[in-house]
Amino acid sequence: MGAVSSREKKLYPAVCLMGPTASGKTDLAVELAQRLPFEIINVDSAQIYKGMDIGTGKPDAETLCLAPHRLLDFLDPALSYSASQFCQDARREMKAIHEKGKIPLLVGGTMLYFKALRDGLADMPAADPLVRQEIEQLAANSGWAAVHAQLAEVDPVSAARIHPNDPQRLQRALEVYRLSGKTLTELHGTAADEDVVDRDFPFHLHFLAIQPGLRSVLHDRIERRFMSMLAAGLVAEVEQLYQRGDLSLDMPSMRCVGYRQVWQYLSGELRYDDMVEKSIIATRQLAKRQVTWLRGWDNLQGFESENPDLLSEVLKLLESNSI
RNA sequence: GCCCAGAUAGCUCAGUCGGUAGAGCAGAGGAUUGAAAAUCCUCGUGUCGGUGGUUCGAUUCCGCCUCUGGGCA
Repeated sequence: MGAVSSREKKLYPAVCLMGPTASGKTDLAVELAQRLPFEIINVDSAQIYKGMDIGTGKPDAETLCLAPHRLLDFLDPALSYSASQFCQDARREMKAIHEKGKIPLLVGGTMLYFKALRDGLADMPAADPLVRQEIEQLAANSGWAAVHAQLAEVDPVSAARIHPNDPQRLQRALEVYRLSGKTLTELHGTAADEDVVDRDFPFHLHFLAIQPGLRSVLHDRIERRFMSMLAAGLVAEVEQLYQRGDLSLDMPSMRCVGYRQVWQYLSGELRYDDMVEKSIIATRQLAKRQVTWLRGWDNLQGFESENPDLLSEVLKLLESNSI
C-alpha cells in the first residue's frame, strides 16, 4: 500500500459541516470552535454578501467576536461570485489557518461549493458578461430552443444532457465553447489532477452533516425562523438595498431566498402576506434541494439536529478521527 | 326568514351536452462543474358536500337537507 498511504500521511485534517438551512449549523460550529482549535470558513453563497445579514441568517457581531468567520460578509451585492472563486479563496484560507497551527472548519449549506472543493473543477474559462449577453440576445430573438440547437451543433453530448428548458446551463455550455473552442464534454475531467490535490490542497476533508430527523420539524423551524427575521427588520434591510438603485432582481444576490420576495413586495408585485408565504415556501424548497445533495454524499457522518447530546456526539466523532 | 351564487386533489379553481375528472400552486423524488439561497426534470384516485329521485348508468339533471359567500328583509 505504498502510494496511497504515503500520500495520506501528507494530508492535514479539515472538517466540513453541512446541513440544510435552519438546521443549526452555525450554533454547532461556534460551539465546536470554542472547544477545539478550529477556525471557521463560511461555505454559504448568500452570507458572502455585505449588507445582507438578517435574511441570510448570518451570525451576529457578538458571535463573530467569539468565533470569527472567514469568507463571510466581504462582497458587494452588485457583484457575483462563483464556485471557482470559492475554491481558490477557501484553499487560501485553509492554508492560512493551517499555518497558524489550527484546523479549518468549513460550515455552510452551499453543497456545490463543498463538491467543487472536494472534486475540483475542470479547467474552463470563467464567466464572460459579453458572451453571456450575446447568448441572451440570441435567446431573446429566437428563443432558448435556438440556443439549444446551436449547442447541439457544436457539442451534441452536452446538448443531449442539458434540458432545453434549462437556460442557465445552456448558456454556460455555449459560453464555454465560444470562449475556448472546446466543448464542455471535452473539458470535463480535466480537473483535480493529483498534482493539484497534493501540492495545493494537502487536506483530508471530514464531512459531517446535521439535519432534523423529520421533514415536518425542518419546515417548522424554517417558518419560525423567517418570522423572526421579519421581526428583526428584514424588510428594512432589503429596502436599503432596494433604494441603492444599482441592484436588480437578475443579480445572484437579489435572487437569494427572502430577498427576492421582499424585493417583489417593495416593488408592489407581491402583497405582504404573499411575500411571507412565498418566502417560506422558497426556503423549504431550498432545504429540500440541500437534503437531496446530502443523501447522495459519500462518507458523510450524519447527526440529528434535535438530539440533546449533539455536541458531545460530534466531539466524540472528531476525537475518534484524531481531530 | 326569503332570494341568488357556490360546495370537485392540502389550497385556488376548471370540467364532465349523463359513461366516476384535470390545471396552477403546495408537497414528494431527482439532477447539479465559474449565477447554486441559482437553474431545471419527473410524479395527480379525489366518499366530485349529504341524502332521495329520474336513468342501464348521476360528480353532472331534479327535489330536500347541511354549510359558505353575497343580497333583501
